[in-house]
Amino acid sequence: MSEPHLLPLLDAPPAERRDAARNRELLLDAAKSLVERCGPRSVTMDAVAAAAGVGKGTVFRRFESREGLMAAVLDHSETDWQAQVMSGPPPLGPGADPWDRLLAFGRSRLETTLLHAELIREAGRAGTRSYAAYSFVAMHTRYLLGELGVTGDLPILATALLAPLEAPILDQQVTIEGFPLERVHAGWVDLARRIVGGDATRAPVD
Amino acid sequence: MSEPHLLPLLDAPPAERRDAARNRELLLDAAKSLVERCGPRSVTMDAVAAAAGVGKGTVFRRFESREGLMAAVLDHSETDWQAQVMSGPPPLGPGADPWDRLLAFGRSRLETTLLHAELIREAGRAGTRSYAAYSFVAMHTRYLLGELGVTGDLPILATALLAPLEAPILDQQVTIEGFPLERVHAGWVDLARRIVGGDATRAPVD
DNA sequence: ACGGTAAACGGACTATGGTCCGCTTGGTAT
DNA sequence: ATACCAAGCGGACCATAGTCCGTTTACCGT
Repeated sequence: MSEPHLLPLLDAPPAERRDAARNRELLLDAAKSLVERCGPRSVTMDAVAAAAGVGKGTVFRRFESREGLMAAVLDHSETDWQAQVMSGPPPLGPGADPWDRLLAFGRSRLETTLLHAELIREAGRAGTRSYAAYSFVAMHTRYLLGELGVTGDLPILATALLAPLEAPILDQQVTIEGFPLERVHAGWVDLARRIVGGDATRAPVD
Repeated sequence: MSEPHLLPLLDAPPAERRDAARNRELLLDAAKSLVERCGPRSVTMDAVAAAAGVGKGTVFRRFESREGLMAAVLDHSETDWQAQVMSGPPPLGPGADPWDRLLAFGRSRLETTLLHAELIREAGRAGTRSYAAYSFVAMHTRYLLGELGVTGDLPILATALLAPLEAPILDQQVTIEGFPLERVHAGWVDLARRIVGGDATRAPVD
């Protein structure tokens, strides 16, 4: 009649065996290291497995697919960015007024996305959209728009404001069409102004 | 001292041999047929080659890669859409006022993108951005914004207006987040209104 | 400690995209 | 008509993502 006496209080994920967790860590480290050493494009699953000292099957069991692995690496390196937004110094972090925070947010997002462009591409669908970071970004944008008094369908408006900062669109503008970064950034600020509405852009700064 | 006496007036692409052109046609037909019969996801290059009755190497020589082939199929089915915009009946085609044309354009684009979603995905980078149709879409949008008297950096603003209609963003909203189509569409119209500016949205309809 | 079981493991195996190279052929000049 | 040759061709070959299954191992209950 006794029951398992440890953690499975929330039972959905039946917890991960210790060796499994260790291998996940080894693999993530190996992948990160290989990615920054050779670029995401040329990292193969066999190489990651070998570098981590595990079998290939293990890589796929832990991360589903190559895209999944890349998404995991990506997620990892976005985590501290999230921390900066949540609790770092203004204007990106809390403390500044919403308009300034929005501007800092857009700028930072632009740079981060370009920095990780290749990795995002390699992560495919998982990288662009469903990687855990996205919901955070969307949520924060909705919040800021709300603070700025924007009315309307905020989830949709937030998506519209974020869309031009997504990797493929940015890639098109910067790499293919060759627009200078500053021009793209200025365009985004203009978009934000139009979405937020003329009045809200003049927050009482002084 | 004699010179080639036929077409190479514009010499950049030295023209395509007749058998090459025939094979391109055979391959494109085979690919189109397989795509609509089995879905783009499960079409393999070997299958296309076999169906067209040519060797595999030929497929790659004509279309570079799988993505290239998919992009070609996509392009093909977008061509008549372009014709509708250029010379079809209003409000999508010429004749209606720019605001109504913009609305019709957005709506039509939304539907077309969703219709071809899988194909666009399979076409990868080529499908989302560099496939020939994109520059047409961007150009038309710039034109309409200009007609509506929008001022600012039109190429960038056009990109911003089109971005939420791109396949990955749409996919996210409709498939993953589960927003109803009409809500996404309404959101886009709202975005267009904000970008164009309040005054221009009230075109003298009656 | 011991034994049972479900999870995890590894690496051989398969499927498929993409390359290579020796052979063939359409087009052109003579 | 003939000769020449660049372009085109086919299919064997390679690299890599992803699957499968017999074996090993961490964890739990006794």
